[in-house]
Amino acid sequence: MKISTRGRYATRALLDLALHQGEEPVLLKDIAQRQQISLQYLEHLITPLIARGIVRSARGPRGGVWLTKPPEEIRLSEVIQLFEGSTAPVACVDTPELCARSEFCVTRDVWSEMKRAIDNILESTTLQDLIERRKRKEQTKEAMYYI
Amino acid sequence: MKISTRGRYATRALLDLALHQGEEPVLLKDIAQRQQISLQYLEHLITPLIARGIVRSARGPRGGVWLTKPPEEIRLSEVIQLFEGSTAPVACVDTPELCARSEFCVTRDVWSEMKRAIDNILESTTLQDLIERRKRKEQTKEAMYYI
DNA sequence: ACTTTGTCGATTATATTAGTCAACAAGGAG
DNA sequence: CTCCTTGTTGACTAATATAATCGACAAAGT
Repeated sequence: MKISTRGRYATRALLDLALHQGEEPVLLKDIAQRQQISLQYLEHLITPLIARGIVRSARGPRGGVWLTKPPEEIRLSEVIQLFEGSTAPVACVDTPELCARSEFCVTRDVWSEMKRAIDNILESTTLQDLIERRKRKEQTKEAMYYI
Repeated sequence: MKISTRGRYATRALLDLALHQGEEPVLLKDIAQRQQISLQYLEHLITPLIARGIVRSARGPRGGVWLTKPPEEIRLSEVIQLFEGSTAPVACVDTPELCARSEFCVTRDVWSEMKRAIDNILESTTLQDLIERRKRKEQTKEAMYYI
């Protein structure tokens, strides 16, 4: 039941991008450094995000990457789907034909419930939500210095 | 986000065992055949179940396996934990020390939510629940022949 | 031209998982 | 007491997926 490094890194990279967006594009190098992901690995994560239209990029000096839409329109479900494929814990959840038993298989029902629960969370969480939670945590952190 | 074959087969094998329990122990051979799992593979799934005390076994003629407790006391969470380990999608959910960021990491919060949602389902589902769902489906199946 | 920055395909290393083989242990039946 | 049945165990192999790096390339600005 693990989520792959790709999916986790991509999510973190996107959040980092969202947090550091401004007038200028953000350098992959900087994201890589802040998130402690090797630049070369990060490059391979950016490509699908560009293909999917979540991110755009420019080469050369003053190049970099940026989000194509506001963070509140980027759901985690979209990101995870892109890097992990379906969240179904078992293939037969998406493709019942794979197994002759599926119509009356009750374990399959449980795996389906799991998928639904996971998707629910991912669909209802946007990059903007993460940004806000992050800010809230930072305030707590600062407040703690006064104690 | 896949669940391994071990976990799925073990769940199915247990359900099969629960469904075919009677006076006599159930033969691994029979479970293997009904569930279309190779006997040799199933043997390796039974061992942890015995070690965990969910199943008991006897060798020789009239040997076989049986459940040590009633199906309503066997939660899927116990089974999945046994074969898959934690349902945490990322290790830092269980072991925050793994990552210096974890205290203020908001993506980690999402993975934690996922774990909670998954565990919720697995903890609230027992073998007995599966048996009942199964019966209900079989009735539907039979009813459909009359239409 | 030269430097910066992103793009892409190939390759390697490693780990995990699924699955099989083969030798063994214990218990019942004749 | 020997044979057959059934479960037990560990070693091994094969396949697959994943993480990660290398190196050549393309485009854009100065």
